[in-house]
Amino acid sequence: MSAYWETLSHNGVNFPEEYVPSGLTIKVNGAEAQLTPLAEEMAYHLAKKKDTPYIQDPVFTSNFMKDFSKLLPPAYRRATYSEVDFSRFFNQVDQERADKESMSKEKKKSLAAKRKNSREALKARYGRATVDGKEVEIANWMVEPPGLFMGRGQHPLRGSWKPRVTQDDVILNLDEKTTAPAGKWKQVVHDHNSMWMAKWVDKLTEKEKYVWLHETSPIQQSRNMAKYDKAQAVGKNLDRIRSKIEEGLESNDEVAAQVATVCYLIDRLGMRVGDEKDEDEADTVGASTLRVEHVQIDGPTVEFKFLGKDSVPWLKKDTPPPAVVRNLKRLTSGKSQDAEVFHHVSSQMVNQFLSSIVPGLSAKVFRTYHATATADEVLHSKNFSHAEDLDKLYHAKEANLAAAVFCNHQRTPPKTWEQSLEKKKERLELARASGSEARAQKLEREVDFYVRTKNYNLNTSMKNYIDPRVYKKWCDEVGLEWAKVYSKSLQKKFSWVSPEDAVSEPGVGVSPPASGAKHSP
DNA sequence: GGACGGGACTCAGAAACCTAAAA
DNA sequence: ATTTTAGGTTTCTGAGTCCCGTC
Repeated sequence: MSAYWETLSHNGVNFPEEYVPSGLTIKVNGAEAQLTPLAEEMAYHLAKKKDTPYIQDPVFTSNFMKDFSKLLPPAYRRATYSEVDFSRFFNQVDQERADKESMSKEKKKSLAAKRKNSREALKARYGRATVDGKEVEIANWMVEPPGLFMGRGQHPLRGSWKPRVTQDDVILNLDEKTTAPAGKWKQVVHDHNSMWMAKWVDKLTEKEKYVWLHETSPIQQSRNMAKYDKAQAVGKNLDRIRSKIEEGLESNDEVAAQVATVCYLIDRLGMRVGDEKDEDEADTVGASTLRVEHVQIDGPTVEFKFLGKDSVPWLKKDTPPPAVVRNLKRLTSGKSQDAEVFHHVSSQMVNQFLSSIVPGLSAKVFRTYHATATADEVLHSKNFSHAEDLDKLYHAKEANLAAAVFCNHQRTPPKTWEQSLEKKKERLELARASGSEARAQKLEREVDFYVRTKNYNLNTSMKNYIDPRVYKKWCDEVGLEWAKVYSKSLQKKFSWVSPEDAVSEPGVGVSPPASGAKHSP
């Protein structure tokens, strides 16, 4: 392990405001109950969710009650959610929303400006660090406020109270010469081998939470570039990697055969590797943790259906080589539905196998490589030198969509999606009726794309998977400003690609990173 | 000297926010 | 021209991956 930095100083982290109690009460089975300030804070957070589906979820509300009822007067500590009347809190939230709604435009504006100002002031203090003598931004300089735990999917802890983080929970990382900001911190360390500015342990989930530097910092910039360089190495070695996997598929060594089969799924279907998960987390799987119930073999075709990361549904059909089908058949037959298909395989073994083929290769690199390659292929599938910007832009989005589909980056469509589609269709009909052919064609494409992206989230692949150099090169080739393809913050994130195009911000460096990711030890 | 678990890092969609297009 | 709405962008923090130190 070598050092990320030689000198590091910052002003610690910003803590959220204390909750100001208003004295609101609840009724339990019709009887008045006073609330402690903390209980009131919890009830208020619950009320904030009053119009969401979360509050309809019995696990959510019963988890909430578990933490909330502990703070009630002894007589009420066994109260269930349905026995408690939160209507005063619900009304309060409604009132606040109505007040906000009825506010004059000027008032709204001035309030927004005020918020922005105070945020800027806090950012000036907490949002920057000095790393090796250079000022850089900090990403998440505000400590997470207390609230209800909003786990994804069927997380067993959803609705539980996530307690407030206080200064003595937080460990700071600073260089030896910097004096820590005033107050009592849990600890101050000088860990040159770590990138984090501060961390604490979440009291509910017991997971570590970190404060990181912004993506524009030289450290992050060089790591980001290194990630895509590593993905390119997959491409260069793909034939060799695949022949090693094919070799493994036929192996008489059971462990080797299972590892190879998992690698097939990772390579060809873009599955994540799937680490083991705890009991108190949502039940999701990846390639190595697939269960029999997730695999359906029908002759030469195999269907994979399961919940992946963030409980996003996965559904892919494949016609794999016979060796894969054979292995899958052997590993699923005679097992119960909830048994692991690859009972001998752990993610470490997969990564060990992969890095034995190409040093540094791990499972997740396949997703980066294939997403990038997919986008690249779509981009160059058509000649755009003489097209209009809008056509180029759509083509860029097509490439993005193809990568998102490969990665299975889904979203829940907005509530207004259907209604919005109708409007688009109306506009299209109108254009057709009025005989404006060009406009009709544009709208047609808009409708088509709108439908095809209904369940897909394009941002994630753009931000994390597609090598920005691919878009940069294509934009240069067809004569399109890459600022039309990337949002401001992504331009900043990817400023390592072409510093001259970068959106600059006073006081924040956008110079290219030094070639080595880390300092020498 | 392998395996294992904690810790550090990257990736993820929902929600909040903001701005540009539509009415 | 002004207000409303839509949709793109940013923020937030939860959920993964994987490495490294330890036993």
